[in-house]
Amino acid sequence: MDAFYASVEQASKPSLRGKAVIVGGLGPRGVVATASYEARVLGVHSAMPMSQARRLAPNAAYLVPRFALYRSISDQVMALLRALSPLVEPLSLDEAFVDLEAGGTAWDERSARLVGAKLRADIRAVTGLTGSVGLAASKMLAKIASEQAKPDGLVVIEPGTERAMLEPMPVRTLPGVGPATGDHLRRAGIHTVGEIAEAGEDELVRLLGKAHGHALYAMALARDDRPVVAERETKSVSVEDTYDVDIHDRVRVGTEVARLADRCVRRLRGAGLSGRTIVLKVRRYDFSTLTRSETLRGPTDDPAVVREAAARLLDSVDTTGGVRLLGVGVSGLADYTQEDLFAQAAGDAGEDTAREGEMPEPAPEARPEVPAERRWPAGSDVRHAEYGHGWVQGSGLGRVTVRFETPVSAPGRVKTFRVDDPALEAAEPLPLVEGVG
DNA sequence: TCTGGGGTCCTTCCCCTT
DNA sequence: TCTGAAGGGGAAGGACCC
Repeated sequence: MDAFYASVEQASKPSLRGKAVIVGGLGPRGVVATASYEARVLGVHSAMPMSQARRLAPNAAYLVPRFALYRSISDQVMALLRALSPLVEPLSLDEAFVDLEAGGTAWDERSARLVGAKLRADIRAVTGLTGSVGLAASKMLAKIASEQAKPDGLVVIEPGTERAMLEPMPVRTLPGVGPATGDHLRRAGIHTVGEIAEAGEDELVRLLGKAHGHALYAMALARDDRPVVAERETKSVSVEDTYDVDIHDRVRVGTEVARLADRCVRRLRGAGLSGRTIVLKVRRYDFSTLTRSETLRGPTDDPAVVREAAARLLDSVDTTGGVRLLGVGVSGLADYTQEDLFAQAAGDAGEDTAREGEMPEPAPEARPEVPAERRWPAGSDVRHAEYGHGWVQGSGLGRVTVRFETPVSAPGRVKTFRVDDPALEAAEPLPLVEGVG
């Protein structure tokens, strides 16, 4: 999908179509998740600090991501892909590999082109959004083709033309070559994919290590026989928070770690999983990041056990100077829980003490003093008793500004209300396309 | 200026066992 | 009995991806 989050927001908010839209964290330490193509023209791109984006595009619309909405649209697109083949490998909410041959839907260039064109039309009809298709003989090449196809296009890499096409491309084109590897190669005088092939396998292994060296050399020769894998098991579950200001108070650090442990366990249980290794992540005031981990005798999904392990790990970390991020994760996953012996003993003595300490899901609306920006996040849907459906354009200082429009209406008018106006309430997103969703 | 959140995979080091 | 090699698991960090 093209500029997925931003495109969804533009589809759901007519007044933003054709405008620079930037989706991401809006706090002082937020970064850009997705920028619309109109914003990219101004130099804004993913992973850029939000403060920098605001300097480059002061008049853009800044919105908080709405993952539940993006997931529901992603589900619609993935269903279209699964109709083409049982072998669909999602990479994220907005990207997937499909093995068309395994689905029997395409066997040569002509049939593949037809399938790709129909898929793009179907995506448009079902979601109202544009998607791009890359068709090639391997995952690596299909990925490169789809990058070239964006936005709103279809690119085929014909068998036999692969190496000639790759040769002049910069090394960063290859998946797996990021800033560090790119630098490494540049220092060795390697700038293009062709130069990777020329350097030879031994030299690459020497430069980048065994796994990376072999893999990169193969890719430079357009060799990639990795299969499309439909079902991939989750290997870890983690949650983390970056704080608007560094936390110095050691007690507060401890309570935050406990909260994160509870949130992590909630996710773990939601997925029907348990795990053996507890990981604590700490990013300090100077952005240095360290992890500490502990492996238990058996897998657990007990919040008290995870909390205690995380607290023990925190004991070994020096947090003087302050922390900007804390995280708790669980890996070594199993899809069952082996009852922890200590918890069992405690349970025999005093009726499941371990489970009792579990924190309930917090209810943010229940707290009266939540700031306006939290109560009415920018971009979220609302309903007004008199004016109907709209979305929050901004809030603060006791006021919330709403634009009244729907995915299928003309661009709407703006009105401002008091944050506690009883006629105003949060609403579910509306379907992007009439009669679908 | 100032760097998210949720993942995966790889490398290196260390310790323990065989 | 001593020594060393080999291998596995765990811990920590780094690179990369969307």
